[in-house]
This record gives sequence, C-alpha cells and structure tokens, in this order.
Amino acid sequence: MNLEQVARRAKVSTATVSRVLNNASVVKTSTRARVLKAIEELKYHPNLHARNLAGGKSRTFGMILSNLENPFFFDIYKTVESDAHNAGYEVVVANTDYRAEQLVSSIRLMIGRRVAGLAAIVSEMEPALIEELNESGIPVVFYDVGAPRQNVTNIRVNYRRGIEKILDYLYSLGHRNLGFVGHHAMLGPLNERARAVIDAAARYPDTAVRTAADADTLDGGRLATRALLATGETPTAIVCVNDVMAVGVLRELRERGIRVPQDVSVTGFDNIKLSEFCHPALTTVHIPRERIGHLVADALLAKTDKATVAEHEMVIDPEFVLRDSTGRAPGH
Amino acid sequence: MNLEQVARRAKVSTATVSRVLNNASVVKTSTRARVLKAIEELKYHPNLHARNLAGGKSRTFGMILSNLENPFFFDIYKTVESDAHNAGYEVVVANTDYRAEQLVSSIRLMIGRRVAGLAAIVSEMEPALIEELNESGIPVVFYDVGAPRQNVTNIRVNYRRGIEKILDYLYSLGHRNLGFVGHHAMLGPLNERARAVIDAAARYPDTAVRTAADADTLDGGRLATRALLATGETPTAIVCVNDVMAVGVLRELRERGIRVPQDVSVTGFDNIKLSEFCHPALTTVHIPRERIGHLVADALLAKTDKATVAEHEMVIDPEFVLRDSTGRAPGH
DNA sequence: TGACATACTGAAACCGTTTCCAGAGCCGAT
DNA sequence: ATCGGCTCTGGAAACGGTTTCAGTATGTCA
Repeated sequence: MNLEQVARRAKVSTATVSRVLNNASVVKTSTRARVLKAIEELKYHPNLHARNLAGGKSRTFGMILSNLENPFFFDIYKTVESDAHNAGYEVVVANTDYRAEQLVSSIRLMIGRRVAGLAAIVSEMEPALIEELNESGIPVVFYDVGAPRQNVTNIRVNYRRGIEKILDYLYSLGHRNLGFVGHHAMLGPLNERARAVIDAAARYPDTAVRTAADADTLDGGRLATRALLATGETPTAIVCVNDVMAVGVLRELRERGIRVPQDVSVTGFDNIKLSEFCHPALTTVHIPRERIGHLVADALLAKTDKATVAEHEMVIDPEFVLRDSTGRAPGH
Repeated sequence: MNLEQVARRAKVSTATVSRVLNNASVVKTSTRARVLKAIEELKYHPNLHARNLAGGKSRTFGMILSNLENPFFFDIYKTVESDAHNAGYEVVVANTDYRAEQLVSSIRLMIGRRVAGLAAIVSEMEPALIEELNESGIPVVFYDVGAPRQNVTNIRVNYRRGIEKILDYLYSLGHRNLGFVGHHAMLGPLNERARAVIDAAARYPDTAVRTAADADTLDGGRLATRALLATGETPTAIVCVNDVMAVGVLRELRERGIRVPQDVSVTGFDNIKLSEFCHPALTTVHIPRERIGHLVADALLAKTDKATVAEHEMVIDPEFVLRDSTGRAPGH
C-alpha cells in the first residue's frame, strides 16, 4: 500500500513511481505503463500526508464560516469551493457557530494543516488571532473583519448604507415605531447593523426602535419576535438582521394573526433565495454573495500563485430589493 | 517552526518536546515548563501531516453528502460533526451535488487522507467504489446505499412506508389525480421514492400519477411544477420528493393563483425546519435526521475504537406529519 | 571509432513527527 | 560500597512520499 510496494512490483525505483504519479519529468512510455498497471493492481492510493510533508506545498484552502446553515454563508462557500476546484485546489470548511473558542481552534487546526490559504468569513475575530495567523505566513482573506494589513485581503460590505436604504423606505411609508431583530453575535457586522439601525433611526424625527436578539435561525427569528411583542406594544415595522431570521418573524406574526404588510412590515437582509420563496416575499437588501465568493477565491489563488503581498481592501455597496413584505404604516 | 527548533530553544530533544505535546509518558515539571515556554515564544504549531504520517492514526472522519445545501443533509452532518468533536475527532466534508464523478474523486481524496472513518450519505453509488473502499480498510457507514457487507454499517429509511402513508392520506381525501415532483438523481432513494409513489398509486383504483423532475433546490421545485402544469391538466395533489422542492412548488402555485390546499394539496418529505415556517405549513413525513446523525457517529466511533467488524444494518420507519398544505380534493 | 549530448532511471537526502530502546542519574536497601 | 529499581531524557529508526544529483544506455555526429 505504499510507493515502495508499487515500485517493487513494477521493477522500478520509488522515484520513478513518484514521477508518473505527478507526471513530472519524462518517463519512458513502457515504464509508465508498467507502473500504472502496478498501481492499478495494488489499488494504490498515495498518502496525502506524506505528499504534503515531502512536497511542502498544500493544494488545499481552509475556509471558516460563522454559520454554514445560513444560505448567506453557504452561497459564499459554494462559489469559493467551485472556483478553487477549477484551479485544482481543495477546500476544507469549519463552522464556528459564532463561538469565539471555535474560531480559535479552527484557526489552529488550519495552521496545523498548513493550508495554502485561509478565508475567514466570520463576524467574531480577535486581534491576537489575526496576529497569530500573520506569523504563520498563510495568505488570508477576511470578510468583514477589521484589520487590513500585510498578507491579508479584506472584503467588506457597506452594511450601513444597506440599512439606511431600508430605513429611508420605511420612513417614507410612515413607519415611526420600529423593531429590530438581530442575532447573538457580539462583534462585527451584527453590531454594525444594529448600530446602523439605531443611528439611522435617530436621524428621523419621532422615530423609535426597540431591539431583540436570538439565534441566527428560523426559530431564533420567531423567538425574537415573541420577545419584541411581549412588551405589549407592537412596532409597525420589523427590520431583521438577515433573511433567515425574517422568515422566522413572518411565521410568528402569521400565527398571531398579524398581517404582513397590512399590519406590520418586515424587512430582511442578504437576499437569499428563500426570501423570494417565502410568503409574503421579503423586501430585503441584496448582498452579492457570488461576487464575494469570486473575490475571495481570486484573492486566495492570486496570493498563492505569485507572492503578491498587496494588502487589499474592497468595499461592496448593497442594493435595495423591494418585494411584498412592506407597505404603508397603518393609518398613514 | 518545527519540533527541532523548539527542542533546541528548550535545550531538550525532539522526543521530549513531542512528549509534552501529547502529554504522553512523564516529563519533569521544570522541563515541561521550559518546553511550553519555547513553544509559546516561537508560536509553534505542530504539522498535522507529519503527525499523521508518523503516528499512523488520523483522528479525522470524512463525510460525503449529496447536497449540503438541503437541510436534510446538513442536519445529519451537523450532528455527526458535533458527536465527533465531543469524541476528539475532526470531520471533513465533501459535497457531490449528486454527481457520480464528484463522488469518485471525493472518495479517492478521503482514502488519500487516510481518514479514520467515512460516512457516505449519498444516493449515487457504484459497486466498484464500494469495493475500492473496502480494500482500503477504512471503516465505512452508508446511508441509503445498497450493499451491507464487511466493515460497512448501513443505515436506511423505509421510504416506501413514508410514501404509502402520504398516499393513503391523500386517497382518503379524494385525490385521484396526482403529480410527483422529484429531483434529478438517477439512483437510490429518489428512484425508490418515485417508484414507491407509482407502485402505491397503482394499488388504488382510478388513480393516476404524472411526474416531473428538476434540481434539488427551491428553484427546481418551481420549475418542475411548471413542467407538471404545462400539459394543461392540473393534478389535485402534488407529492414532492422532499420539503425543499415542495416549498418551490408552493411558490409557483401561489404565483398562478392556485390556492393550497383548497385547489391543490402539496406534500413534502423529511420534515426539515423550513416545512413549519413556510406558508401553508407542509404536510410531510418526518425523517429523524438527528437520530441518523447519532447512529452514523456511533458507528464510526465504535469501529475505530475496537476493531468491531460487525456488518450492521438498521432501518428507520418514518412518521406522517399532518399540517396545512393538504385538504380534500376539490368536489369531494 | 570515439566523443558527446540526450533520455531515462536509481540512490539517497529530506520533510516533521512519533516511538522504541537505552542510558543516565538518583535513591533506598543490603 | 554495591546493587536494583525508578524517573527522566536522548538517539535514531520509522512513516510515505518528493526531489536532487549522478549514472547508464542509446543514438548522433564528426
């Protein structure tokens, strides 16, 4: 089951077997055939660990995401993986579930694997970790995490603009009493979004916003809505941190006999496929996940090919998508 | 950045460093402290490839799934990963997108990685591959794939029973004109489900069933519905191969002004979370994905711990779940 | 016929760990 | 003082590949 056995059977040296395996350098056709036959007969599968160790190079990227269950992350993963495959790379993923400890151990694991590049599409991230990654010399791409620095590409979305577009629209429809449904992540984009909502609301007269948070799932959206409505006062519009939670919100409202959008308007964020398929279809903000995926993949590939050490940052401006879950505030 | 450097700095041998790293055998407290300090200072991360190579054991499981995007697969993955983690194992996933070629290369990759165990939750699977896996000596768990044999655990769901429960119910409501929406996978459970629908329908008098297939996505469900309705004749009930596609079906029907369940009944399969959150909530069949996940994890863990070589097969009987997407056939 | 480039192939060093086997101290008992 | 038995540590051989460097045919050309 190892090179030597194959070599012996084909009556060549391990060097030659290695050569045909990597079709590097020239091997006489007859020899190659003998080797291939031996490989076939012995059902030989090269040991990737040995390969990586000897070769020093890794041909696989690591990818760390906050919540693969949310199509937002999954879509990015999918396009990165596809691009990587086309370039002959593998991708191994890790899920943090928004937990910082998970992030730490995932990053350690990736460094241990000596991945050829690492994409971190997470909202939780400590400077110490970034430092650690930097020392490791692994090319890194961050999505939405603070520090652009050497050997690190940073891709971010202008959430603030997205939120502002939503609030502008809601305000124009007469909504003054807002609810915000977020998830439990402590750092990064969520807070940016939450803060953006609060900041934006503060710019309009007579506009109040109450917030609730729960897990980043359908159920989380539902539970957050319950919390929001538990106080007795019902907002005329509920702004959600993303589409998944918004669908949970829709469900809870429907169950309570609250009509959307006649009684309450609901907005999502991300524009995942599901936002068109739920009922009513969600008014939301489009985040170009495929484009982000391509950017991530390009950055990874570029960094590994040449030793480009350009610290790059790119910002994406999201687009408002009007659908059926929003309408005039009651009595307006 | 390798053991030797750490050893040198701590003025010990690499053997000792290795010992503290794995806290195997006894190391004097003062020595251990010196080593740990050196590791810390050098920001040393052990090379997993070298470790696996030298140690011979792999501490990671492989998992291959047909479509991670579908929560059915994702839920299984999630619980396997969680169980594995608790036992100190990693999991690396691969997605086949129902493509046989992908399956082949993924399996090869896993063998190359010398994973400690492999779970294949896929519907496409050739005997030759199973053979190849068998030769590799890797403990394998299959979900829904034919051959129970040595070193292979097989977990399956009695789809036929599930489908029968659905058809019984629909028949009792007066439905005689059925549509079946499936996805493109050629082998295994889909066909089993499709055949089950056809067989079951054949047992009722005056009952006809037309089928359409598309991708296993929300869009796929929508497109399949269009195909189904393109003929002009509309079935009174549409049975779907799974919940995801059913949600796509709901969307298309709503768009055409066809009411569910008044005009057409719709059923799903799997009972993913989304099936309660869509509107109307789906009548479906529950497949215990968590339980399956635990079974998979247990099998993997058991096989690696002791050299249990029991070929095991277990069959799961699914349960009917009544919700709001089904009703009496029009005029009944 | 001899010199020399060319096309293949093999021996051996190395990649970064783990692990086996001995050896070095040290202590208490004889 | 000698000895047996601990405790701790180091040397060196794997693990399964890649890669460099040198060597052996073989063919070409003067």
